[in-house]
Amino acid sequence: MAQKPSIPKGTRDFNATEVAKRTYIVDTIKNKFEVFGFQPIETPSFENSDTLMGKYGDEGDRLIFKILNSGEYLKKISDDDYSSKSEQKLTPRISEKALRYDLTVPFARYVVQHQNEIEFPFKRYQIQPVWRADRPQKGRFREFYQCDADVVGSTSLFQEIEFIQLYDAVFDVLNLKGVTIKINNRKVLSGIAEVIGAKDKLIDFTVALDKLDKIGKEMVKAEMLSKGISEEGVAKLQPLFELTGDFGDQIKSLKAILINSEEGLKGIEELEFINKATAEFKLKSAKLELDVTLARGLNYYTGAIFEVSAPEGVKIGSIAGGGRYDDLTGIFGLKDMSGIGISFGLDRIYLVLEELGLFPNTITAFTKVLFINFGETEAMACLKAVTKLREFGIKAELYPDKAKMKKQMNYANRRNIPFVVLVGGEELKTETFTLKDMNKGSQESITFNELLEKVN
RNA sequence: GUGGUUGUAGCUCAGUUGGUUAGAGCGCCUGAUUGUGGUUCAGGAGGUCGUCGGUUCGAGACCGAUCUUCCACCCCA
Repeated sequence: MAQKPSIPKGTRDFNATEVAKRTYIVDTIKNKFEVFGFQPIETPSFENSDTLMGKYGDEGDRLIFKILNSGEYLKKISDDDYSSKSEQKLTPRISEKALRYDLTVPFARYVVQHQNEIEFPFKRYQIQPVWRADRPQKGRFREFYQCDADVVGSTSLFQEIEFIQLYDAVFDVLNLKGVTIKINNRKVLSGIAEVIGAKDKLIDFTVALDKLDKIGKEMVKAEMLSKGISEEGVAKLQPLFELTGDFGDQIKSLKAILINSEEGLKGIEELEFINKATAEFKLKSAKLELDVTLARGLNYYTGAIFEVSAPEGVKIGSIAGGGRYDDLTGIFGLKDMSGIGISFGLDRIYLVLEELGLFPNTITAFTKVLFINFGETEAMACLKAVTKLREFGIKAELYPDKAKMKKQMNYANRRNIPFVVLVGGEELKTETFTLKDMNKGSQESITFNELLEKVN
């Protein structure tokens, strides 16, 4: 035990079954991305630190894995810096590279760097691991995959509508019914903050509001007050806590609250348009829901904000997210380039499908037929048949050693191989194959063509 | 980063106020059955009790540190 090797906290090994299941999800997402017209790109797993640092807020900077410089990096440090014991001073001197924290910022960097080779609007998708020095919990890892699709260079609201359809299409194919696509709009939040006289406290205001369903309205109010939002302001929020009804009803109430905020009304208008269009196209199995408390990723979202939550009863935060960011590339010097993107959380979708038993059995079916090894002559004949079966794309293998029958049968049984073929002296003579169906326990003597048909 | 929690055989877990040689079920290996697995029966192997250090005549049990697990906060896929 003690000497056994291990892997770092928050990382995982994947066995064959797990890989098959993950591939199934990724392939589904990838297929839909391509059907919707997105093109794949990949970026390095690590970037220059200054590309990443400062893009995710202080909290984000803390969670970025830094890579130590190579060589005699300590010798270059002044004694002052060295003895300061200040991470802020020291870190940039000993680490100039960092593991990517998400796929959006590297994508923004990519767009700016390759702006002259790209046709806009540029639709790209990217499926790669990201790393966060977070403390792991269920569904939270330090290495995990994001599956992102983004469009830059178009402000059209049709993108929002298409992304809603894309979410719906992916979860429909995965047979994950009843997911809720929550939508909100930064402009609405900003408008509300304006109305209650807390425009400068937008982030504090939204972070508190975001916790509404978790800690209740009294706690939310208390948190807002503690962040310096006035009593009158908080009082004005009362109708917000009592929003009821469907999308349209909530829009009506919000309009009343936001009557004096130009920005807020703009946000409402956008939400109305998206809702109307989505209703017209009809979603296959997802529900679109307005959620004014939704406030994730506010560091860069400027318009629509999306979050997809698992069907009711599955306790695992969000399984996908996204939103519009009007000026993401601005930080890298390319102005007026609006973008919108969504991200699927592969690892969380996996946990949800697992919990609901939604993985098809077929995806974990590996070897279809195993040939028992009776010795060199028999094995040679078997290998010939195996080779032919493989030419037909059938997953077939020969047990490599002349082991005891029991051992070979056991091997097939444990690996869930559905068919076993026995070729001994008798079969060699008559050029037949004894095919055993491991599920039924029955067996029959057949020709190669019959074998091919049975196991195909 | 803050607070809490977990770690004993491959797996799931017992193990009394600190006391000889640490247990069970399942799994695994061998045989009954040398051309038949998943059922049955008989036998067998496997643990420096997460790691390091401390207290004690004596530690799986107590203390400290560290790693790991899970949870809450923060934040988030």
